[in-house]
Amino acid sequence: MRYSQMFLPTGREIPADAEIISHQLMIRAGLIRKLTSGIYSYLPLGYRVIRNVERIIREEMNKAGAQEVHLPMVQPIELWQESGRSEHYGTLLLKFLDRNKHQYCLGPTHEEVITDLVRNDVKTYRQLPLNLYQIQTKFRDELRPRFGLMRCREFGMKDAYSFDVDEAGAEKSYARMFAAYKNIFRRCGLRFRPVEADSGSIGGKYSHEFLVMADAGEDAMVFCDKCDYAANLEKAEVAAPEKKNIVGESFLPLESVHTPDVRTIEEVCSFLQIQPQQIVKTLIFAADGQAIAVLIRGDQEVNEIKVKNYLGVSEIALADDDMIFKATGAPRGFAGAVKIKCRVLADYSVMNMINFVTGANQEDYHLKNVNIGRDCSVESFADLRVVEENDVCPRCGGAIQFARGIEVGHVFKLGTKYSKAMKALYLDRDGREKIMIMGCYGIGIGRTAAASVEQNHDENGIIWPMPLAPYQVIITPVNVNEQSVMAAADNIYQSLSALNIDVILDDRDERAGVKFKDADLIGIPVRITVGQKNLASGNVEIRIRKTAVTSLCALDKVAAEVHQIIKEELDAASGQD
RNA sequence: CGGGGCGUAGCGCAGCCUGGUAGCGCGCUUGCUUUGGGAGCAAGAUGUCGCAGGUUCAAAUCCUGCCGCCCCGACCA
Repeated sequence: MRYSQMFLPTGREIPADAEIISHQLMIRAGLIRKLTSGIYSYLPLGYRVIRNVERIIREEMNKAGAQEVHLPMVQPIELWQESGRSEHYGTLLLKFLDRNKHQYCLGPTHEEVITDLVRNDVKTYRQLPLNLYQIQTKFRDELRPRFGLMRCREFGMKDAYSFDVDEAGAEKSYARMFAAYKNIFRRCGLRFRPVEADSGSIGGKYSHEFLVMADAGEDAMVFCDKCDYAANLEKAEVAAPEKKNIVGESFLPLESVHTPDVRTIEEVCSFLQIQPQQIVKTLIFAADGQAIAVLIRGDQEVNEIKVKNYLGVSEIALADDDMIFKATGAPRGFAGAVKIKCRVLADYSVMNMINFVTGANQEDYHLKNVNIGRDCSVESFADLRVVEENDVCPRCGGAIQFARGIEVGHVFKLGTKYSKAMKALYLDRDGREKIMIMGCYGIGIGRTAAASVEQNHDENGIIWPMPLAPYQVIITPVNVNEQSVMAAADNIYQSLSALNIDVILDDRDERAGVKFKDADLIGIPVRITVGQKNLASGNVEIRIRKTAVTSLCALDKVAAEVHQIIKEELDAASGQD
């Protein structure tokens, strides 16, 4: 393609509303433009990158035995009522009426549609297993879209759904997708890590997220130095401590102290001259509307997701003042387990504590020397807190590290959540009706491209890994008015095109510096500079964007040389699992 | 939804406090010079100052309401 013909608006200025580097560069490099909050247009260069991601996904999905379908984006609300997610998905669902006042929604995901499709046409174990996928535009009315393609409302997604006759089959499908995902992201040139994750509102038994390592990522992860344990921060386990034998003699007498207007951990510490580790924090949660107290050591944080999963409830949030008062008889800031009027759970961090401080369930009073067993009781001890720096790996006891990542893929083992609710049944070998076992597997397309930019850039712009590059080569004739230069550039252009290489010929009548800057900004992996001086000795210059290494190459060898460079880059990225 | 910020030329911004001819840089157009890392000079074009009311002789500027966008939080595959 001739640059002068391309719709490729590049910009020097950093757009004011772009916070992270990938967002800034994708706009500056003319890949995307925002239409409105969380909704973007892909320009020609951006769309070529998207199509490259999609191509890699298609190849690996097909190789893994999945078949491509294309499901509707507009879905009748009844399907969502049937699965029970119409309520639960809440405001993320964009609902609207047609002319007959029939309610529809824009598909934020397609479990319902695919389950409906399969239940109608799959009747016997002979038709299973089945894995169907699509690449579709999804719409989720995000509370807060942000960071360009990172969190959009409208976004491209590959979603796959597997249907199996039994657990063993479902495991196999899951493992196959897991392996395919590793291949996909490796081929995209990303540094990533699969981590254990919470399955959230989609439900299911367990799941893994594929996180691309990047400081701008919205997810925090924990991983072990020694073994391959890695988990999303919200999922990361804390090993249960050993239960110490506490003898009653060490208990000091319970004491009530006047603590006027002393509420927070810091205030209690400075007022009583103690450390947070001597306090037991009592948080009151509303779990599906019921008050639940959670005890935790004063210096640590409750992980609400762990509490939610432990209780098996669908909604959890910190209680409001009203509920706190009903449970404790006191305003916020003075809760404690002694004589509290609700269920009490405790994090492991509290298990071996004695003579601790808590709120007194009475305004302006705290209790000293509280002891579980003597003064209050706990329904059970469990892992309910957020993992922290000093913790060790729950699997092997090794040291753990923290990192941030961008969630580009998520695989879920759904079990029968949807197949049961929507009656996706089949007849087994013995003629008995059984429920299909499902899995679902998503990849954010635009987010994958953005993650790549986040990982591969420098101060001059994007550095596309070869497999995602919108064009693999850019030819830069230094002076288009010099006939010999243009003729040579044209010649190389023809040779490379003949080898099926995607190449831009920068035929603009611009100064060399401008063209170099644009080539760097848009991140084309290989640049061939054609200048008068080198041409005089029959040479052109090959420059590698990533390394900035520049070498001279004879005119008649340049096509073969560049072809080889591209092949090596692609091969290096495509090691399979 | 709570808190904060912003809305002026395609992009980045000043002007607003203290009302009185709408500006700067980049980009764009034309010409001349220049030509290996975002050139120089000259001449140009481009605005419902987010929208709607109000105050005033006069509103980008003051007041009220609304809309949009961004950030933090809450929430979320």
